[in-house]
Amino acid sequence: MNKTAIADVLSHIATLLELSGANPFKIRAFQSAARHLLELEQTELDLLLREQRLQTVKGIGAALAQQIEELHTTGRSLLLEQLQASIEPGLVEMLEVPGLGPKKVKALHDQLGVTTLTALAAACTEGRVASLTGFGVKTEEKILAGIRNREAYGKRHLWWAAQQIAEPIVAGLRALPQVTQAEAAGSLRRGLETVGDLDFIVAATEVTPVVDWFVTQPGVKEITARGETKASIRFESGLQADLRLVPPEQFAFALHHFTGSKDHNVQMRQRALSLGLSLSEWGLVLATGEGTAKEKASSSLPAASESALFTVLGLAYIPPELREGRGEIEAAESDALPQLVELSDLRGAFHNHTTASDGHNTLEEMTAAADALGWAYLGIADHSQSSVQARGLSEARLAAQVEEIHALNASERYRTHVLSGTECDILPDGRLDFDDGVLATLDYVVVSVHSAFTQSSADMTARIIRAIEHPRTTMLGHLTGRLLLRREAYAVDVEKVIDAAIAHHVVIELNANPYRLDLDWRYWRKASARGLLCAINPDAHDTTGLEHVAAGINSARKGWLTKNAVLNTRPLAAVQAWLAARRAGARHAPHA
DNA sequence: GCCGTTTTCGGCCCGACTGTTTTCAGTCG
Repeated sequence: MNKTAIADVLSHIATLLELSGANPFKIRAFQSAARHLLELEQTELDLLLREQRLQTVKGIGAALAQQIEELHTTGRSLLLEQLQASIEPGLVEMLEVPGLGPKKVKALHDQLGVTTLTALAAACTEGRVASLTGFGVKTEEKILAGIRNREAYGKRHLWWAAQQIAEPIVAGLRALPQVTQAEAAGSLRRGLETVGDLDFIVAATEVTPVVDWFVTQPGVKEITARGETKASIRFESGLQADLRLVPPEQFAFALHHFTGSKDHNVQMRQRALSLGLSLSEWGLVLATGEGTAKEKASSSLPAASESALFTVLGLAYIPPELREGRGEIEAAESDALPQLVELSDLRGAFHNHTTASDGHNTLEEMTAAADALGWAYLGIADHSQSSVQARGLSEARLAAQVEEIHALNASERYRTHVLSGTECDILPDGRLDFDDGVLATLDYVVVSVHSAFTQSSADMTARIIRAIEHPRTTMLGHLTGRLLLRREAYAVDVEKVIDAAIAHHVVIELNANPYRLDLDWRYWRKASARGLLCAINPDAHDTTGLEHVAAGINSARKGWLTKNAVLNTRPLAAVQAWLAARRAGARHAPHA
């Protein structure tokens, strides 16, 4: 089993342990082991297993090391099989219903014999649930609604879509006279590719008018909680949003806490403790004091901003995108945080489409839009002939497009210089979809997989590496082919592909389409440190699609990328020189 | 189950909110 499969099993064991009423800390141990496992590279895990050093990983002790080894070598887990034998599978599904936790599920199972969601819905309809101790009519209704809306309530949302909803809410909150500060927190603020729910942190002089405004936003389907410091709503789409109200002096602490991530917060609290301090969403106090965290908060050290909070803990300011518990605190301590790339650093992008293939705007419309964004260059990379479904260009149509691009550039109608490229299919055997002579007429060549997704990992990896080795290849498009929330990545050994790209000075794209964000940010830090060059490409199919580079910037920042690590932060002349060097066959193209 | 210069046992975040209760358990984040 690979690390992802093992982590899945550990998480599943944690869930089953919950249902069996196990020690909550034991459950947490399995959950955290799964998380820590995912943060390792597969090669690292293999090495640790070979050298029997698994226990050096934080959160993995003797028992979990044994568990992981068992899964790795046999693909099975005795513990999992024992748990599965004693727990009805339907109970796991019941846990996903909002309001139902392990205790309530166990009560429903033990007292009503309910083992499936269907049976649970029936029991609710018949009023058998409301008669149980600890349950009532409202709980019964809530369970029924939860089952009915299970799909909508459970799903995650694209960062891009969530941001569209959150932005006007933050603006609206800030405009309220009672509000002094307002910010969206959570995974949205961290720029994660998908978002589970929205969190708004607000400092206000008065509570009621703010809550009233919040719960009457357009699209609100129900108010799921409403108290003195917190309100929760659910939108028609199933997306949930939480509002948290705090006094101004607590704002920085609450914002930091609810921005997370969980792992980052755990490490921050550990750091505070090592300095004799206790950090919570309420404040930062001496660790020795008596009383609850909230009582102690009145004696909190002040922090007017998150920056101040980090300063008190002896850390440089950590941008939200880096707060994933992946080494950012150590880096902040030694002042070794990267100067992250910013949206304003981008000078253009390489992978965009026009009506010549499957885009919705013409070459000229796309160029005008890039000009409006202030881009120095716009790369056009329409599909190649094999992508029939996307009206891929024949060699003749590509030649005509190149002429059209030259003419447009010569006209000087736009400040944006258009670069001529192609998104050339990587054929199933790894050959490219155009002859070398055709590719030689272009400024650059993006190569991408659009067919035969079901190849084995070995075949797909060899196929992509063959394309990378082609002397005309400039960059690799959407490496894994994943579509977030829609389609899994095809099987491919990402690390081998990265190795090949570095060896052949091929750029790997960070496809900024909100559904793709491919290559995933989790790979970039190490890959970039080893010399991989990134291009943030919107893969725009219309003029508004160019703006998706903002989502790509999020992922690049999460991947610790600096301006230097991203090709399209360079000015036009530098990019042209870089591309010319590649075309000249210089295998040692100028690197950052 | 994990962890440790507060160290091999005892803690592991804990407060808000709901819905059920009649003082609190369960869920959630």
